[in-house]
This record gives sequence, C-alpha cells and structure tokens, in this order.
Amino acid sequence: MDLNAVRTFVAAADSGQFQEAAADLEITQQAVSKRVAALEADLGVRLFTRAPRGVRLTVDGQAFLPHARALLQAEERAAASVRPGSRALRVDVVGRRVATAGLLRDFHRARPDIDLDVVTLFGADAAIDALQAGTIDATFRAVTMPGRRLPADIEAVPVLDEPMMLFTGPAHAFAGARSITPAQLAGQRIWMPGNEPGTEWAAYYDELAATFGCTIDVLGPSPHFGIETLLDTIADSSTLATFLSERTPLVWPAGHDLRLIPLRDPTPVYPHSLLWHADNPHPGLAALRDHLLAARNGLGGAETWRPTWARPQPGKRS
Amino acid sequence: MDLNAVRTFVAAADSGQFQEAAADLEITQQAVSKRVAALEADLGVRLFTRAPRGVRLTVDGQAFLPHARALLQAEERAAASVRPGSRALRVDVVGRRVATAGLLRDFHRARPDIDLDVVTLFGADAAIDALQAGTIDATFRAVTMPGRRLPADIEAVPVLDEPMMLFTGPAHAFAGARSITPAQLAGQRIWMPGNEPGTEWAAYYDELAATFGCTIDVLGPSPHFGIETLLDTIADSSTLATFLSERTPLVWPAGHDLRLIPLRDPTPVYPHSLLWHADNPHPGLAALRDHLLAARNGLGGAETWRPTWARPQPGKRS
DNA sequence: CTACGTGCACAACCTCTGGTTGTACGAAAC
DNA sequence: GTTTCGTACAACCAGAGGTTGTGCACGTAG
Repeated sequence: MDLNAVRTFVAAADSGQFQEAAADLEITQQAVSKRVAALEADLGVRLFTRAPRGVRLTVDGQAFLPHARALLQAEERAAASVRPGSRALRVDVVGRRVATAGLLRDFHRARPDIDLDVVTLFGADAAIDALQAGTIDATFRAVTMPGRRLPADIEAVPVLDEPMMLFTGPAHAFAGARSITPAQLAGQRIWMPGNEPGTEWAAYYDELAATFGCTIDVLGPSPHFGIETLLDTIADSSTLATFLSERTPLVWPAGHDLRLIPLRDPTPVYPHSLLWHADNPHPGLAALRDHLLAARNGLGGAETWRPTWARPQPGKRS
Repeated sequence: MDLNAVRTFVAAADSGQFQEAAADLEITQQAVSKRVAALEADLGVRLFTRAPRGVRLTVDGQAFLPHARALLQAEERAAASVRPGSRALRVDVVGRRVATAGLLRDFHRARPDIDLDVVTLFGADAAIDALQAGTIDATFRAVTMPGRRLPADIEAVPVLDEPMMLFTGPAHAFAGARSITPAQLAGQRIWMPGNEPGTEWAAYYDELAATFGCTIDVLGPSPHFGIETLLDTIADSSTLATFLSERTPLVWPAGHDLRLIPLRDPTPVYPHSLLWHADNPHPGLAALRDHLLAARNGLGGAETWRPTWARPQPGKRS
C-alpha cells in the first residue's frame, strides 16, 4: 500500500473531486486518477463512484476513510518520534524486567497525554552521554558509579530502592525458607545471564558478591530467548538461583513450583535514580519528575544494604 | 515515507542483520541496505549502527521501532477494513446527529474488542440493498417504509423510540414554554436543512407536517458547514425552529441563549430499528443485537405519535 | 436541441525510483 | 596470516509513476 496514494485518497474524499485534490497536492488530475485507481486495484474494491460532477465515496470508501486517516496519523507520529525538537519524551530504562519499567508504565497510565518513547542503552556512561547529546530526555540509573561523579549539567534524584529477592526451584536448599539473610548466600552460585560487564548493574552485583561471598554467573542462554528459558532451568536445578525484584513482572510458568524468597537483615536494595539534563526544557520531563516524586516510597529503610558507591554521602544532593 | 522501507526496517531490527531480513522479504541484501539508507535519509537520523557482525539499533532506531510497528498495524487494519470476508462490523447510521450514533458509540465502549466501521447511505432502500449485497452488516432505520414491506431475508427489531424536541432561539414564540403539544405547531415553519427527499426521514417529517399542520423547510446551508451554522441562524430568528432529539450530541454554542422544548400529548417519536441480513454470520452482529436489546428502553409509551407506516400492525414481527 | 463547460479516464511518452548483479572493504573467527 | 561473514558502493536495467494530450459522459445555458 502506497502512503501517497492513501494521502491522495483522503484529499479526494475531503474535497469531493479529483481536480481540487490534484491542486492541493500540486500534481495533475490524471496523476490523482492514477493513484486512486492503483489504490483501488491494490485493495480490490472501488472507493469512489465517478459522478459527472466530481466523485462520491462508496460504502467501502466510507469504511476505509477513517482507517486511511489513522494510517496517515501513524505515519506522522512515527516521523515525529525521531524528529529533533518537539518529539515524544524519550526515556531510557535498563530492561523490561526491572521495576523502573513499572514506574514508567504507571506514569504512562497517569498521564496518557504525554507521548513516551522507551529505549535501552548499554551502561550508565552511554546513558549520560546520550543525556548530554540530547538523544534521550531521562534515564533510570544508579547514580554514583564507582570512581566516577556526575557531570555538572546532569541532575539526579533517587526514586526507588528496589529490594532484591532470591528466585529458586523447589529442589534448592533455600526452597523452604520464608526468608534468608545475605550472609547465607556465602558460597552460593547466583545466575544472572546477560549481565554485561561495564554496566552499573555489573558493578552492583560484583560488590554484592564480594561482600557476602557468593559468586555471580553471567554465562547462560542469551536474553534474546526470553526469561522463560531461565526460569525453566532454575526450576529444575538444585543449586542455581537468581535475583529478581518484588516488582518484576513475571509470566509465572504453569506446572512449575517456583519460589521467591525475600532477603532480610539487611535487605539488599538496588538504588534507582532518575537522571536528566539540567537544561532540558521538555514539558513531559517535569511531569515525569513530579509523578515519580509523588509516588516514591520506601527509600532509605534502616535494614537495607547498598554498594558503597551508592550510599548517601555528606554534601551530596538529595 | 515508504511502507516497504518501514517493513524492511522492522524485519532488520527483529533479525539483527540485513542478510536475514533480505531472505525473509525475498529480496537481496543490497536492496535492504538501500531501503534502510533511504528511510534514514528520509527521517534524517541514523537507525542502525553498522557492526561487522550485523547491525544494532541506535537510540533513534529504538524509539522509531514501536511507531514503525504501529504504522504497519494501521496499514493492516486499513486493508482489512475493505477486505471481503472477516472484516470489521460495518454499520450504517443516518448521521452523527441522531441517537442511533450514540447507541453505536455505547456499544463500542462496551465491546471495544469488536472493530466497527461506520458508514452512511442515502435512504433505507439503498441500505437494504447494501444489506442484501453484503457491503454492510447492519443498519439503523425506520423499518416499514410507506407502501413497501421488508424483503424476506432482512430481519428487523425496534431498538429505540427517539422523542422529538423543538429547538428555538430566545426570540421565538415558544421560547418561554416548558413544553408544547404538536397541535401548537400548526402554521409554524420547521427548518430541517439537508433532509433529502426519498429517504425515510423525509417521509417521517412529511407525515408529521401533514398531521399537525406545520411546514418543513429543507432549504438552507449545506450540512457540510456543520450544525453550528444552523444553530447560529436559529438563535437569531423569532420564527425559525428545528427538531432535535434529547440525545443529540450538541456542542452548545457559547454566548447564545438557546431553548430545547419537549413535545407532549402526544410526543412524536422517531422509531429506530436495527436491520440485518438473516444469513449474515458476522459474530459482532449478534453481539450488537444483544447489546441493543439489553439497553433498549422507552419503547411504545402511551402518549407517543408515530407515522401510520410505523405503527405496530397485527401479524408483524416484533 | 444544440453548444459548451466541467471533470474523469485512457494513451503515449519520459524520467527517475528501486530493484538486480558484481565487487570492495572491515572486522571477527580460526 | 587466511577464511568467513556481513555491509556498502557502483553499474546497470525494468517498470512505477509522473507528465501532456485527448476522448467521453453528463449537466446546463442559450
């Protein structure tokens, strides 16, 4: 289907005659006739009844018209999504499995008027570069990277401490526990496939592993195969486990007996912050900040653990 | 924007490499490269980073991808809207100003899973022909036309008696009345522009005028100019009035003092029925019938007037 | 009734888009 | 190193899609 033909069809339907549509589109009447004829041949139905004084829509034409408008609107939105300036709010989240994606979905439900584009970048460095370059408007990241401070023009605010939970199959040693402590993880193998080194996630799990004496295993099936493969493997294993969050949206596999075990004393939390460029004037950005600040809860409980580089420091902004 | 290029972009994004996308689309890799390059040139941004082992989406590519999918989906829906067989439920309503459009909108809200296409035909005869030809699935009409009975394969059920109300400006003689009787309309001029002769609407108003001694004036501004022109004229006139329904969706013009006066003893009602072809197997059609029957109310009150050809007759199906 | 105006369709022609094949190049894999 | 894989560029060719010119049907004015 040719979008120019669809555009021509809409113009002709609006004006009621090919001549005027041709003038609007700055082509000849014959070209309009050809385009419409081609569209009709493509669809296999007649869209207009040719009258001596212009054209009138057939029943099929009437049914097609709103869909044609929707199609052109979708084209416009698609083009706008990459147009520099006055485009939808573009937010970077690490993945769909983590809680920040849920925060963003809540925001979208609360403010459906604000168009969102969700992207995923590799690592906090790339995200901050993209913020400064203006290719993204905001990112959910763990702010303070090890040995690295934020650039002056990047602002950040903590929005969520995500408690980690252990996910195991029924044969695992911890399967019967109602909760465990991180100290109990010593010597355990935790499976986090797709946890690329160099990202702040990798840094988080590295310090977690070093502090509590467990090992993180990043090898495994590609994340492209989806989370189901991972869940299946864990369900059948007596030694493998993985970290998930309470808020991870899961399609619970039927027929498996899987356990989600809270961690206590302390609860390791992943500290999500929202980062943005101080000079970004996008109106949706302010709305997103306001929404997240209004909705945030559970920040900085007493019995939590976080990596040293993410602990509150004197002189650091909220 | 070329939809083939968009389709190619989505295929390449899904497979992660141009070669495989080319195989899927049954074109050469070079053609894929060309199409993507053309799309990038059209949008003014780079969609892929060319890696030695395939391609990866850029930030702009990630943002564009969901819009591209939506665009292709819109194309598919548009094509399906005119595809004979397995298309959306196509319903004919007389116009957006009448109550049946509201019924259909209610149905759409109750069953958003059923795709609707709304069309408008000229006259009940054309609508019944279209039902028999299969170009529409259902129509809202006043069933029994003067001197004409329904074909055997067309079924009908009354769904709504729409009470008529008189619409006047503040200077009109009836402007202060809380209600009037149809007998009081004798000698009045009622303005119904766009009421084409030959339709069942015209037959209705003809008999209404003949019964109560008023005159129907069909000349006036084209309905293309919208209802606002009509309202403005009526607001400024001391003699003009028009019929509207209680359920007519109105954008009440600000700054005007307009009156909507009920008619009593008897209340003229317009008897809407749903008509469909007995052999039409469309699943949405049954859903529409069920919805309308569950929602119908106010049928056949005592103090109503309807044209002779629409009065309940012995032996006529409900 | 005839002459004319209006508006769409068809024919001939031409341009330039968009496909093909062939090839070069760069980065991983071995 | 050599091979393999995947992309981009060049040259070429067919046809899609534009143009101008013309015919035809119908409504309208004189």
